[in-house]
Amino acid sequence: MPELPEVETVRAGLAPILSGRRIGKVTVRCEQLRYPVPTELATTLSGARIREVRRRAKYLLIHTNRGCLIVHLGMTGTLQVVPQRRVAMKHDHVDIGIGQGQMLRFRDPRRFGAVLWTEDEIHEHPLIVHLGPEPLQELFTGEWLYAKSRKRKAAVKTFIMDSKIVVGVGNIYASESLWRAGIHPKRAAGRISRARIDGLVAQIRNVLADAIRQGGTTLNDFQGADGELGYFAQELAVYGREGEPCLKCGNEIQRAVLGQRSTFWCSGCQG
DNA sequence: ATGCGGACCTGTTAGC
DNA sequence: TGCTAACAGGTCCGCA
Repeated sequence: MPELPEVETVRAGLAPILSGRRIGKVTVRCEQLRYPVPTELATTLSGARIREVRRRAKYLLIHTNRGCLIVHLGMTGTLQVVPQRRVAMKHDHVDIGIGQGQMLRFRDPRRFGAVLWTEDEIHEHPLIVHLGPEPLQELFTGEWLYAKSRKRKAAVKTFIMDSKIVVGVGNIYASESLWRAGIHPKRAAGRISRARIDGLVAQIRNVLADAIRQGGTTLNDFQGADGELGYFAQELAVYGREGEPCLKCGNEIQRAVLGQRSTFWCSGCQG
């Protein structure tokens, strides 16, 4: 589920619930995630007080008075507030009691996600320290993307999915933003004009902001049983539309595999 | 430094 | 209906 907009929606939904809660019983059923869940997590976390829930790239950062819980949803992860008594299903890997008869439950069938812990400054964490700018913040500018792209031969779609360049542009929104900007996904990043790079930055921003707005409405009951409900309801212009007409020019949407990922574009308006 | 392919996992869907 | 193959929203690592 998680591209950046959904991670942000999850963060926004969890923040008001979790803030100020004291962590109770912690159960780790499966520690074999993307990285091993720290063995001492249950002991360390239990009794801590949650301060705030933040996000960096697609990492959810649950700050407490003892350190920071880092959660990544990978491809199939969910993080939901559920009743403490709810029976654990297959793939419910970590439960974190939060009082008031509730717990925070991490579920991830494919186990590409991660649950980690740090007591150091979060921005110095090895998974975070080398990340590029947030796409919705001011550091992500045409100037930055243009400078980074010069002399790069990589396809622009691969380039904008590189987390050292900009974070949070996943496979769906990479295709979508390039369609909005009218740029062919296979175009060498270094050969795109400054004006078009500016346009691309604007469209990456727009598509993510639009999706967050939609996620906010379609996922606002994500704490309930149907946490995944509605994600696909949003309008995607090219992703998953191979062979269908372009919404702008009517030409056929194309599909190819680029960097091992499905890539979609319009044969008419993306050069 | 850059760019590419492989790796990590399981579930769902398409096709024979 | 049943088996198999292809595919899935992420991202780190190692090699050329």
